Amino acid sequence: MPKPRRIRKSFFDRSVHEVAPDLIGATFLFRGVGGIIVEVEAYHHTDPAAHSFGGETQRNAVMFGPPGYAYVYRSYGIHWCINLVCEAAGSASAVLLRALEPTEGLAAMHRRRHIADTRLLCSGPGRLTEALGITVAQNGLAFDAPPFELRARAGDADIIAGPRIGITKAVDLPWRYGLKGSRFLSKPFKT
DNA sequence: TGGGCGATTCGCT
DNA sequence: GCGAATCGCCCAC
Repeated sequence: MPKPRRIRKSFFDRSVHEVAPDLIGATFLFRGVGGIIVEVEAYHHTDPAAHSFGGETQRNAVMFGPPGYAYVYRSYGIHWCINLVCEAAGSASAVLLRALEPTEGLAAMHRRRHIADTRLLCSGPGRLTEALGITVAQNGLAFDAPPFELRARAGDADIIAGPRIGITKAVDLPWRYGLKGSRFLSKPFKT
């Protein structure tokens, strides 16, 4: 098993369609709490479902900045969702973190989520941010430095793709990526 | 296993 | 004012 190495900013210097599947199996921690990324979605600036599609606004400004930073937004007035900005400054593309397999800081996550079932701790974008304690306060922070920690996948991973979830535009694009067979996906992939 | 619904805030038209 | 990159809970099958 190769030694996992830290992900640096240059990792995000590529198309979301390369970065997104490469993040599956990587380890994502916030203040030492988190786990293995098992599900993400790619959003591209030419994509009607992307927040950046309609141009830069105050809310999505981080998406238009350099890659390797966190774009956090409020979803449905209730949840926080976290994205990793990709490609180059101005390209306004990002990867949405949708699910983790919890491995670090289980007690803290259970406390924040008030549930006993570990499988449901981080299996969804809103659940994940609640378990880790991520809010808009982290909007614009870099991923290659504390309080974040990102470690690359150590070996190979069996990755599957499918349509994204919870959107109404460009619903057929297969830009959702997941770790095949994981129990921690927000929803199963159709085979 | 899957669909319907209410909660609740904010950006944008 | 509208609708959203969601969740949890209920119900039917």
